[in-house]
Amino acid sequence: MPERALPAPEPGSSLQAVARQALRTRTRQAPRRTAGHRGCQGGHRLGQPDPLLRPRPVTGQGSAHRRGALRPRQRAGRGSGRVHGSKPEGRRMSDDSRNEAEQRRRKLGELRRRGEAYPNTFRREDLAVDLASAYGDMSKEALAEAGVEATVAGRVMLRRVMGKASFITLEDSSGRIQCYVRRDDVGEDAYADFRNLWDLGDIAGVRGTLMKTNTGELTVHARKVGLLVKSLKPLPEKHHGLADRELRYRQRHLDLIVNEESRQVFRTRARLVTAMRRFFDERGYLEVETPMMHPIPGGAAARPFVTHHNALDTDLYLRVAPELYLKRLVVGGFERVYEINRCFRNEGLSSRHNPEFTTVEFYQAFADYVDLMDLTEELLRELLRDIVGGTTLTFEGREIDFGPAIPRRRMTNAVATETGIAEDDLMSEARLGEVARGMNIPVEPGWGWGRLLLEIFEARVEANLIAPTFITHYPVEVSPLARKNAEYPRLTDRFELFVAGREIANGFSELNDPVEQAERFARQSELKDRGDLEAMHYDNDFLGALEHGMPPTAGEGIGVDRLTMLLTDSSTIRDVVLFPQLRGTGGDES
RNA sequence: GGGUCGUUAGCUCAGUCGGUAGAGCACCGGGCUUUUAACCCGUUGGUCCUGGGUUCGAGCCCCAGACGGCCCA
Repeated sequence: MPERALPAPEPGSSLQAVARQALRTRTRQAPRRTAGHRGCQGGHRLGQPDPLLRPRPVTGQGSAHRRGALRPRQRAGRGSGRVHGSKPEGRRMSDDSRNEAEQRRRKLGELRRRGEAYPNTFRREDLAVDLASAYGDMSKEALAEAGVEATVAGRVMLRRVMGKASFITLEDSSGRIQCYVRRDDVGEDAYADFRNLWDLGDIAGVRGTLMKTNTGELTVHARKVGLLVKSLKPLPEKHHGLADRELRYRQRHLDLIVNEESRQVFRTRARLVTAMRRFFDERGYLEVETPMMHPIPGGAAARPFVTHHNALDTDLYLRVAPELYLKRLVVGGFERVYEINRCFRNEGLSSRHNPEFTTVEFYQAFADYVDLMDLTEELLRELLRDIVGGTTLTFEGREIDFGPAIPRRRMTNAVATETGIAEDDLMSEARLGEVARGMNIPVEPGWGWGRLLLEIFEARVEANLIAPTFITHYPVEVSPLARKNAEYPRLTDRFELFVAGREIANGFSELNDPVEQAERFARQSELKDRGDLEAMHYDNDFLGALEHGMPPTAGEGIGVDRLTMLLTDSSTIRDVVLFPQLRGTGGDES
C-alpha cells in the first residue's frame, strides 16, 4: 500500500499517457509472444532487438512537447515558492520541497504524467560481472578500438554529477558497473531528466559502449539512459550502509540492497543446500516431503505450535521433526530417504534458536550410527571443499579444522574428563544427583541417571567442544527413539556432533522393535502426565507402522541454519535466516 | 525469566554540568564534460522510543513500559 495518495495527474497529459501506454503495450506484446520468449525467465534476456527505452518511442514532437510543458513548470514551482508564492503548483512544491520522500513522489508524478512511470520494456543484455571478466583487463586504447556495445541495468548506488557529465554506479545481481553519462552523448533532454528526476536507489538502464576511464575503471559510456523504477524511499547512508540490526532483520530488502556481506551469506546458504542435495542424490537417497502438520507431534523432545483445522474440527501441530514420517517411508521400502525442510518449535528465541528452522534429515536402511558418523565426516568435508575451498574455516576468530578424523567420545568419558570425576562414579545415579546439585543445576524429581548425565554434559562440556567432536552413547532415558546399545543397556547407539560449542547434528541407530518402542512411548507419556511439556506423545499410528517391520536403519538430522552459521562466520541465527522471528512492535491491537 | 547496554534528522552517529538539539551522507538550490564515499558554495529537515514524575527549566535525573543488542538461566 502506498503511504499516501499520489498527486493528482493533470487530466490532459494523463489521458495521453494512458493512450501511449495502451499503444505501446499492444505493439510490444504481439511480437514478443511470437518470438517465443516465454520459457526464458532468466535474469537477463538476450536478443531483444533494440529494446532500449521503449518508454519514449515517440521521439519527435511528442516528447519535445511534453518536456516543454514540464520544464517551465518545474522552474515556476521552485521560483514561485520563494518569490511569488501565488501559483498553486508552486505552493504545493514549496511545501514538499524539503522532504525527500515528497521530492521523490513529485518526480514520480512527473514520470506518471508522461506515461513513463514503471515501464517493463527494457531488456538488459549484460551483467556487471560478465563485463568485468570479459573486458576488465583490456587497455583503455584497445577497448576504445573495439567499440564493445553493452546494455546494463541495476540500482543506482552512487552518483557523481559534474555539470554536463556524470558518473553513476549501477548495481545488478552480479555486482557493480560504472556508467558515464554525458549531455552531448545522451542529448539535452535525457540529460536534464537524468539530473532532475533520478535519485540514488532508483533502477535504471543504460546502453552504450565500453570504455576505460583515466583511472582505469571499466565503464559503460552511455548513449541512451532510461529510468526504469522510481524508488520512493531514500537508501541508507552510502558508506556505512544499514548498521541497525533490528532494521536489517525487519527490512531485509534494505539490508540486501545495501550490505554485500548479507547477500553473500544467503548465497552461501543456497550453495550449501544445493551441495547437500547433490551429496544425497549421488548416494541414492530419495528426496521426499512429509507433512508439516501432524495430528500428534513427534520425533523430538520439544514443545509444538498448535493450529486448528476447521473442516476437520481438529487440532494439528506444526511438526517439531519429520522423523516418524521418514521412518514410515523406510518401512514402506524407500531404504534411503532425505528431507530438507522446516521444523517448528514453540520455545524461546536466542542467537541459536529461531522458532522455525531448517534441518536435513536422512535415513538409511542396513546402516548403523557408526556408518552415519563416517558419512557425516564425508559430507562435511565435501561441503567445506565446495563452499570454502578447503578443510578449515574461521568461526568467531577461531580456526576450525575438518581435515583430521573427527574424534568420537562417549558422553560419560567426555563428562569425566571435563569435570574430573571418575567415569565409574558417573555410573551411580545418586552420585550424579550430588554432582548436579553441586553445579547449581535445578534437578527435578523425575530425572533419572540419564537425564542427570545429559544435564551435566550440557552445563559443563558442550560449550567447550570447539573442534568438531562426536559425542556418542547418549542415555536411553533421553533418547526415546534410539536403539539400545548391545553392551550397556542404559545407553543408546546415538551420537551428536558438536562444533564451536554448538550442536550441529544428531543421529542414531533407530529403534525398530515395536514392543520396546511402545514401552519407551509409555515412559514418555508418564513424564508428560507429570508436567514435562517436552516429553513425547504416545504415537500408536507410528507403532503400527513399526509392527510391519522396519529394516535395521540409522537416521540423522543436521541443522542447516547452524551449519550456515559456521560457514559464514555468523554468530547469530538471525543472520542466516532471511526473515527471522522478532517480537511485534505493537501494531493495531491495543 | 534475570542482569546489562542501547533507542536523537531518511541513514551513520555526536550531544559537556540539567539552560535555544548538532555533524557527515541523502535531499533541495547554484557551480563543475573522466569522477571514485567526487568536489566547492548555500539551504532544508527533529514525536530526542512511549507514558508518568522531579525541576523555574529535562535529550540528559527518577519510575514504569515497548523494542533491540550482549551475557546468564
